[in-house]
Amino acid sequence: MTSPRAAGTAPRSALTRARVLESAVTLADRDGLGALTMRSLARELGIEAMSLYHHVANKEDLLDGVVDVVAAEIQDAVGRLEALPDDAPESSWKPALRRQILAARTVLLRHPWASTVLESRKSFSLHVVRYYDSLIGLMRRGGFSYDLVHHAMHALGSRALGFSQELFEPDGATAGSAGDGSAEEGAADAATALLLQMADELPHMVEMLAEVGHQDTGSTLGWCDDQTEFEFGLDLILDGLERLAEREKP
Amino acid sequence: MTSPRAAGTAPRSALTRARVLESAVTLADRDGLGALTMRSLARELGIEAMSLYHHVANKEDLLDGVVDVVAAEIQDAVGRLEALPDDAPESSWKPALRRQILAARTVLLRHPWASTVLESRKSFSLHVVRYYDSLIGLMRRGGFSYDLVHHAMHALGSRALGFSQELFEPDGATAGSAGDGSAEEGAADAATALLLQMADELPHMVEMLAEVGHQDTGSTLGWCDDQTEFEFGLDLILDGLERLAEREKP
DNA sequence: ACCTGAACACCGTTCAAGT
DNA sequence: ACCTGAACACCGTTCAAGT
Repeated sequence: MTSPRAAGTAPRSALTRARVLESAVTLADRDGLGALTMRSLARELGIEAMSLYHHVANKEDLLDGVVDVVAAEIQDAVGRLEALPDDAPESSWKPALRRQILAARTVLLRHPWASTVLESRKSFSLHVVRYYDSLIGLMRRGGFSYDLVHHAMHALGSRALGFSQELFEPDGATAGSAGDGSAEEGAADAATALLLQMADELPHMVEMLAEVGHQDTGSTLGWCDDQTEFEFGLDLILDGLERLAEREKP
Repeated sequence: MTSPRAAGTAPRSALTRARVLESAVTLADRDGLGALTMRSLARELGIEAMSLYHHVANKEDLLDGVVDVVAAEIQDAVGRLEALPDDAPESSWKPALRRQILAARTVLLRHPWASTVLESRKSFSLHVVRYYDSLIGLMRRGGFSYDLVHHAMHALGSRALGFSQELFEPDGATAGSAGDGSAEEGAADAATALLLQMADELPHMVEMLAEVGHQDTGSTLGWCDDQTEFEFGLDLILDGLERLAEREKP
């Protein structure tokens, strides 16, 4: 009764690198990146922490693998988009690129922690590189020189993968860091209130809040629609690239 | 001989929040963000780790403060730029904005770890907000509606502060995450070599490397000039905004 | 071969105690 | 009031030992 395993059945508990990585993604989705520790992951898998090191070199390698899983999802999502017909006009690079990037974005929205991990990687996932290759391919179809393609990839930066570095994410914003650090408030409303108090010091900021913020949700900092803003920024860049590509033509 | 302190002299070792934060910045500049721990910072200051908690609520608060120090440097650098004359033409918003952002960038280049910390903050530094206010002010002088200003700030994202999220930073890149994780190589050349091996799978990527990479440093992935690429992306966005602002005019 | 338990060198932080 | 030492609950990881 040592190993209760039926003849043809694969061992239910056979730990593989793939199973470890999938479990890690599930755990991060559910409990956040901070909850993804070697010990908690082991608990999730019903094994001891040290057993993980048999399938993963160390935590860095675990995170590399986890990024690769997400990147594979991106490749998959992009692959499911309908292909451009062979006789598509040259100008179709733009909507096609846009669609691919927005498809990548839907995947990253499912894994909100992934962008942080992606940023922190020193190595790169082959799935990410393949995805980049497809973006580059689209631009080439649009007549871009490789020099322009290269600049374009840099200009897109993280937007190529579907996220942008928002530096004004006032979800749970406080202005504590400027005071003595003891103040601690969570609501965006509170942050807005604080900004409004400084109207004399931040005249333009406050006026912007008053004018733009009013429109829908009523004067709080939390009005921003991430998706809208992402697409605005993306289109700004795509429009600019289109213009540069036109200029390259003889 | 308990307290060898001269009469009018301020206690040389009087610990203040400001001194703690300055020390933290120095330490991060010298040894990197990973080396900034409560214990190492205390050692740097010649005190015990627990004494820090008298001037800083916890590590989060320390990082908030450290960001604020850097943001103050940015404000300072921007403040030293020559002001726009009152009769400057409306169009001068663009070079002025550009100059401010590039000035912010020089500060962040002095503190390479700062962007990571900036991204991770939930609270915001008042110095950052004041800096943003000056950017908004410039766009208003350029005739932007507040709606456009708002979109513009989102579109700029981290670029407003002088850095961009590069997702293809192949300084020490490896492709380890796609294999079994045991491969470990440091050089960009190695990464390039690996990509070249996959020429059939990554046709456009490899061709781009061959064509663009050749020009200066000779076919390695490390050819990218960060400053050039940052300015390319920034100008792409500024040009786009200029066009949208023109369109808003009656 | 795969998995384990104890142990090590770190973290941030609490707490009671010193001056 | 400011600072301290010991201790606690965590990390990632090494190592010798189990099967």
